[in-house]
Amino acid sequence: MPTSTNFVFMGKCEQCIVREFSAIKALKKDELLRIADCKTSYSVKKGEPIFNEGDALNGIYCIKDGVCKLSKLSDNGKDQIVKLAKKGELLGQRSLISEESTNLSAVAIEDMQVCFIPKHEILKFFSENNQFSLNMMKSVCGDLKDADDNMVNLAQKTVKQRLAETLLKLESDFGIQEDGSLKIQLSREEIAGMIGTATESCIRLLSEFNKEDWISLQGKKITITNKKELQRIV
Amino acid sequence: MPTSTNFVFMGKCEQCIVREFSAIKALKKDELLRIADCKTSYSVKKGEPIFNEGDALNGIYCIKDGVCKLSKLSDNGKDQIVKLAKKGELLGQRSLISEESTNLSAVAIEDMQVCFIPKHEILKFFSENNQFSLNMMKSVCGDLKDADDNMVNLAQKTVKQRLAETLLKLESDFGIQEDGSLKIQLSREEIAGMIGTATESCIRLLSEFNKEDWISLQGKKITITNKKELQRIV
DNA sequence: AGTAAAATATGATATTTGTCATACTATTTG
DNA sequence: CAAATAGTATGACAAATATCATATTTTACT
Repeated sequence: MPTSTNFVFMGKCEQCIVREFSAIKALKKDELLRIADCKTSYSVKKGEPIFNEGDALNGIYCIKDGVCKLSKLSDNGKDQIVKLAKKGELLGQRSLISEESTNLSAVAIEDMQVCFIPKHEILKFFSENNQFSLNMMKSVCGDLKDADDNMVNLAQKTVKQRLAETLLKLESDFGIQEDGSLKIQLSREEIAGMIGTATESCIRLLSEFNKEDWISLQGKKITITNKKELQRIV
Repeated sequence: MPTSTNFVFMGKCEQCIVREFSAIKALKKDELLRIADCKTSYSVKKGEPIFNEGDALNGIYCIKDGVCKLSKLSDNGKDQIVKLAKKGELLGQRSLISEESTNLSAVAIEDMQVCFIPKHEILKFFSENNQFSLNMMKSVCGDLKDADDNMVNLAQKTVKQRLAETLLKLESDFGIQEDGSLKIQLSREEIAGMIGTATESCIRLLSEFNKEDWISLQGKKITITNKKELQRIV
């Protein structure tokens, strides 16, 4: 959980740019005012955790800016990244609804701005605003569909295919910079954690893709230079 | 979708034995009567599909009896089993909430009795019965947690560990027969589809477990004879 | 019951992937 | 700025797993 020293002031939820991006879009003016009243805003630096596997959350986090990884530590000591969450998404929904501790850790991949909304307020919205409940359900269902797809990929595709697919997905989900490189920058270890392989294998395949001229590498920057070939091998 | 020839008569939902097992337990007497009025009941034989990947469902299925596999066909032609659903569980919730075609196929593993409840009725319950919505959310969240766990297992554990874990889970989820063997009987191909491996590899490891005296095999019957060792290697 | 078809079993081998060792490069820190 | 540290890269090898071939056993079928 972010420390109190990270506390920052943020404006009213009514004017928040990410208001439209999540279940929150169903909330009326007065409901938004109530959130603004009870929320806490934090600034989270790259690499810092928002919460850890096993934490009892007592509310949800709304990402105002930045990206984080949701991961789970495996018995073999490796961190499996289950999802990347960005601006506008909510964290901790599953945990709140299931009334359980969270099964995932959330760690910032870029500097972030997040707002914490206490559980009791969300539960009130559940009982008074039906569209809010429906939106929240849809969001969890979307996660479930993604998880099912990921399961099939992990079980049935090669590491090479999964890497190609992940690179394409990173481009479509997070976009590219002016120079054409992926906007989101992950360490090799993190990419390996997404596709479920050893870091060395991941590095090796990136080098291979580079030699094939499907991508180009310069430090952490990755540029997709032959999207068609990547799509072909998936 | 079950054919009309499979139609069978079933009693009132009020007296249904699985009423208490799902989100439906939140429904009041009059709501149950409404379901009973609009539901359709089917008998599904082992091996028959309830629905197929890509179908637009237009409602959900409630399993009165039997077990089915929820699976997704991979590009390599193999069927990845995402979940086994049994008596009392609902099928098609995600699809209904997301307003999308289903991403999974459902095929009976044992003879089944299922009831189809049309979408419009469920949507009415969403808007009038808050506990029903909450229950449904919890159920989807449970699936999401399982899917996340499965992802980590597929990505980070060996086939041997996954097989051991799956056997233990089959015993705890579905129980054993009088002779001690697993109550649920799956083909080797289906077990391979659950753990995400080639059928031959699955057979080979089962033989190995058998030689180690951790399990005993007689036809499709599998008996766990050394639970501790299986737990140890997981 | 007898045959065809499907499922299970096992060996041989190829491929993929992980592990360990080591070098190189970039980044942080005092 | 230099030293230390973390991240990246690559080779050599080992282990895990898939694939293909081929028996054997079980099940389904008129």
